[in-house]
Amino acid sequence: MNLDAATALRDTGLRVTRQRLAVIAALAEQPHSGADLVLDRVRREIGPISTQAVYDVLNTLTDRGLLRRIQPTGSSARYELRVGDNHHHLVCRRCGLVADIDCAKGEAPCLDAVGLEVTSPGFAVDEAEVTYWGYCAACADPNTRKP
Amino acid sequence: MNLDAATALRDTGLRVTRQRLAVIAALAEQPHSGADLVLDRVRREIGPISTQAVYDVLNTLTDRGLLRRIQPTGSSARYELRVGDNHHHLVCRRCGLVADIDCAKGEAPCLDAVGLEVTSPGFAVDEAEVTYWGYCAACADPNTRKP
DNA sequence: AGGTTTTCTTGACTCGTTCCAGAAACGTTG
DNA sequence: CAACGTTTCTGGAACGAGTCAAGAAAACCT
Repeated sequence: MNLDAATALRDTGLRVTRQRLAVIAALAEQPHSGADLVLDRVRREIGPISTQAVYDVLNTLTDRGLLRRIQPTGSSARYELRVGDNHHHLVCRRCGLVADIDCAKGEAPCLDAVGLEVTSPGFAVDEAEVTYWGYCAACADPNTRKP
Repeated sequence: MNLDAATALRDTGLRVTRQRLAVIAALAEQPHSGADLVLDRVRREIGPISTQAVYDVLNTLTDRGLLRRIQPTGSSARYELRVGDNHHHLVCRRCGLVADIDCAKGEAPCLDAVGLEVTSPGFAVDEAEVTYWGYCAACADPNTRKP
């Protein structure tokens, strides 16, 4: 796993550092983590690291396409290892839980941007992001609820 | 327009205040405004108002379903008058411009949540949000670019 | 190894948003 | 229409996420 991450970094023209590997490892273990959670895990793994280092890594890797950033309304940014597939997200309105969901239509469905040119001439669309909102099992059930 | 807004407020069990009407008016004039822009417009319309009042109004109206909040990654929250239709958003990666776009599929297309139960048992989905990412005409053209 | 460039640390700082307590405005009821 | 109970607004402080800047440290290239 570490080897893969290292070569992925190198392929992207980035240097391989313990910090970056640790961030990637953290996200591999716990996808959809926010920056704070990543920070915790990384510290547990490689000891002291600055907040900025983690933010920098997250931003850099996101820019280079190794990570994907998702930011559901109301919660802070979450990250996940980009697998290049076409999956979307299921977000709980109450607890903020994020779950992956395969694209219902199979192949990049919502990119059928019919009428785009009409509505907004010149707008060059390169990605469609779909977020399903609702309540997870725990939050839907009044008995299981945790604040 | 003001009458409609007033009755809408009353129907929702909310009191009718100048501040709320002004916020609604501001969003009618300029959809997809952020809190700061709304604040500006409201002040121009009814004079001094506190930041909190506007935030409170935005939050309350959003909770009651009179407004819709959208929060594209990287920019602050935007609001729009809920029209109850099924439209989505086109967001410029560079300047943050938000444009409306009618749903390509016509009727609540992305709610075909095939396989939801399998992936996340018990997850009760009630809305699908689609965001198209790309570059607006101005930002796509190197000559027109503004920072 | 030696030099360069990238990356990490430290700490201050901005920005969007919320919290709090008290004052004011709204709608209702006598 | 006056008095009351709620809801809403004011003002100021506070918070969290994220960014900026300058120097130290580490990684790659030769």
